[in-house]
Amino acid sequence: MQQLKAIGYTEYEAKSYVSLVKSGTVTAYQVSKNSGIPRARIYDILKSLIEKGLVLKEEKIDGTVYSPLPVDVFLEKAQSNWQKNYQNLSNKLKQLETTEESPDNQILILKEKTTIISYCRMLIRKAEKRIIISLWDDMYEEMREELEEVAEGVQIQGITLHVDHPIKTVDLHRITHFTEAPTSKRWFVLSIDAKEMIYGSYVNDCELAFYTNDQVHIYLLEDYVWHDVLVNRLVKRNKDNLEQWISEERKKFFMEDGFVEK
Amino acid sequence: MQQLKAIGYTEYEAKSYVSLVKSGTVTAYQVSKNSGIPRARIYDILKSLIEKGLVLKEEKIDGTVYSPLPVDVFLEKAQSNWQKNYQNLSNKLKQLETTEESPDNQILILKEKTTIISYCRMLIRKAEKRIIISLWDDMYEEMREELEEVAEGVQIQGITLHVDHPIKTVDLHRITHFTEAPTSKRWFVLSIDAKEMIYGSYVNDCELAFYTNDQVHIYLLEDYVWHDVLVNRLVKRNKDNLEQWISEERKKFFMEDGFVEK
DNA sequence: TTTTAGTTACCATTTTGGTAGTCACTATTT
DNA sequence: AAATAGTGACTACCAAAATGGTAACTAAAA
Repeated sequence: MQQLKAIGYTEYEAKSYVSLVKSGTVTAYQVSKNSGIPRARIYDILKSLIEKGLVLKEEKIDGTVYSPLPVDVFLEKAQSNWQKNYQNLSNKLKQLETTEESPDNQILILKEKTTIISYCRMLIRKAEKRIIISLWDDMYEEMREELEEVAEGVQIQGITLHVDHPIKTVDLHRITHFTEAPTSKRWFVLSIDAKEMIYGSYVNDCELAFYTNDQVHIYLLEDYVWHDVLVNRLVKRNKDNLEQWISEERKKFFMEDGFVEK
Repeated sequence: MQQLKAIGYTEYEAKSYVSLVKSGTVTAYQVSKNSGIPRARIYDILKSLIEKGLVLKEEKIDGTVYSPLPVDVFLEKAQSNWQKNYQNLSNKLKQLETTEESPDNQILILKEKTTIISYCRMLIRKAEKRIIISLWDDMYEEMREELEEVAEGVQIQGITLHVDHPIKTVDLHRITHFTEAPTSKRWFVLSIDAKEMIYGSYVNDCELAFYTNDQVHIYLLEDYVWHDVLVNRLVKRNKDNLEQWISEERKKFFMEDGFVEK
């Protein structure tokens, strides 16, 4: 039971509790049998679980039996523990944090899927004017909520792949042999107000991304997304007098004029 | 930083991250100095934090510097991790739980403060008719929310000590030399529909309590609370023809007649 | 020459998972 | 009736892994 280990219990403790939840009130011997924990260890493990309040002991005339803390009680306990701990942590860390101005031209390496996603979500919430994205479906779903939340006050431009109902203002990538190849490398780009940006390889792969506030990087990658959008629109359009049309489209995309803040 | 250890980081990891949050972007050497972690260990620790996405590495021409993941991003990450894990756990455990009828005449031993409190909260939420309590202030505060929530549909009787604004239907214990003595032993009682009950020594002490569904225990302890209430009311009243008055009061307290369910 | 920066190679302790073997009592098979 | 298998309870270890902690060495910069 991986989830129980994640909240601080050992493998044996997790197995014991789960076994007890399955079986109800039984003897220690039975717990050992059901859970596969060596008989010799079951008593000290149950003891530690009793100390932690996860298991209830009942001494009867004909021996001792153990019951699991009811699941709903356990969940309530776990939740309120977490809440307290989180509140504490939050307060302390926020007090400590020195709000130094982050220097320009930074490129930070982000690792670990949940870190990358959390960072993206924070940035989206911070956006004030324009967000440019290039996202595949699973990544989009991870930040759908945040995007839809800010969509009213912020222009969201860009392209999505395989996403079912993205924000109306973004383009949908046409299906090509390239986008369908399972081996093709997937990248994503998320640019916030042309000031900050996260881009990287795709979450399911090696879980690596970069944060930057460097203007050159931002320009290049925004343009990269723009070209992707452009080609896509061209294919759809397929007409003449492309040149002027492209420049108009580009202006509209980047909102280089006529954009009025709400 | 105890809170960080509680969510799975080691002491060194916690110290490193906290130090980085305090100092902002610095070299590994500085982290070691600020946090008190031996220089010889700081590199592998930062490495592990980078893998976990808590620390960002930046390699510059004149050396490598490390930044903490911004506190708000970290908190969002921690929260969403917890949420996922909790959801999983909740589903799995609820599926496993066999809803065997708990036998009568149980007396279970509850240990650990948060376990006791969580159990009390669950019982209060389950109450349908009548709750009888005998609670000191700190314990009352732990379950104030739950009590006030069910107060409309459920009769709440009993006595509280030192509680500021308890439910109107409960009595306030008079201040005596006994209630004020810091050494006096504190007990609490919580009886739900005269079917289930938790009673025990007080949370700040040895953190031991008992759950029972045994009718005898419940009768005895409910009566014990009743006597406490009664004596209290007597002192306030201090009149004659007490006998009849007591029996009337008792009836009202236990709602032995005339109680209509809502 | 002290401070900063980076690295290798250990070691001790604690936690955790896992084994062996003992004792007593009960139920069942031979 | 004796032998056997299963249940229930407990002591004493042991090995591996994780974690905290030390010594010492290099090399540049201040």
